[in-house]
Amino acid sequence: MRAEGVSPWGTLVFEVMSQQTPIPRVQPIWERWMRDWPGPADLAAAPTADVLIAWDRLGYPSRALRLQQCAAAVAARPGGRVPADMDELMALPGIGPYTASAVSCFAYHRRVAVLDTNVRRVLARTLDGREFAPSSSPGRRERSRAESLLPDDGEACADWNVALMELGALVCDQRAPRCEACPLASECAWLAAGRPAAEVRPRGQAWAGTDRQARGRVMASLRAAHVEGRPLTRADALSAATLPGADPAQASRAVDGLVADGLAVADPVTRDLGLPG
DNA sequence: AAAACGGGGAT
DNA sequence: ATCCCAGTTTT
Repeated sequence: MRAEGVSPWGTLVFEVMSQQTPIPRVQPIWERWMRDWPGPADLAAAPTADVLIAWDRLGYPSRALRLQQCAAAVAARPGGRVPADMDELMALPGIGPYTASAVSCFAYHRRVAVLDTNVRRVLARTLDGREFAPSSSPGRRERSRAESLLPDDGEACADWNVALMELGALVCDQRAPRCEACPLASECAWLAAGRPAAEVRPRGQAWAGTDRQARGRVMASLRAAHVEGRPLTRADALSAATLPGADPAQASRAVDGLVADGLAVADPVTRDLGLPG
């Protein structure tokens, strides 16, 4: 979390959860998570099934798996402490450039730019006069420019990064920017240019009918079966994975994929499915 | 460079 | 009923 009194590990957990999920949905899960598993060693020692159930529907259950792997990696470090350096952070499972920079800055007040999609959009609009950042991930140019804007003091950097992230999330909205409420309106190149629309709109992912939806249905059944203390038969798993009007091969692909990803385990004899121990 | 990977909320 | 959102890993 980006607040006082939160441990570096708590910050890391919060930022991992926030990777694809809005803060309001993350907050209650994070509170309970940190109560149950305050430190990396606690999470590393927990049954993976409990971790996946606590993760609930935050999205992409493989991220919960990696977070537990990350906990083990951190617990194995000297003092069991979260590293402060970008390179050491990025070497941890599930930690990429975004989370590494967020932890480095928010937990350790390192002078690092935190470039999430909201910040990239704010900079693209105010400085480049473009509606969106170039669609790919931030490159050298973007990062060095963002760094050149940072305050000198590390603590001020944390405030700066949080401010830009919030501005992008709440005011400089992707679809409906509230320029009338924007503190940067008078200096914004995009607003000055009349808010020109980008040639290519970023295309969202399809959801209905995808393998991801089928996998999500199976995960929901696995969680329910686990809390009821029963296994899930393969037939029931396939049934859960069968979407209306879908390719018949999709269900088995979804179930087998979950097993391959370590999100489900299959009994070698009965083929019953369960969450990993 | 591109695809795979959930699930909810706004419109 | 549609559209939209995000960072990490794998291919």
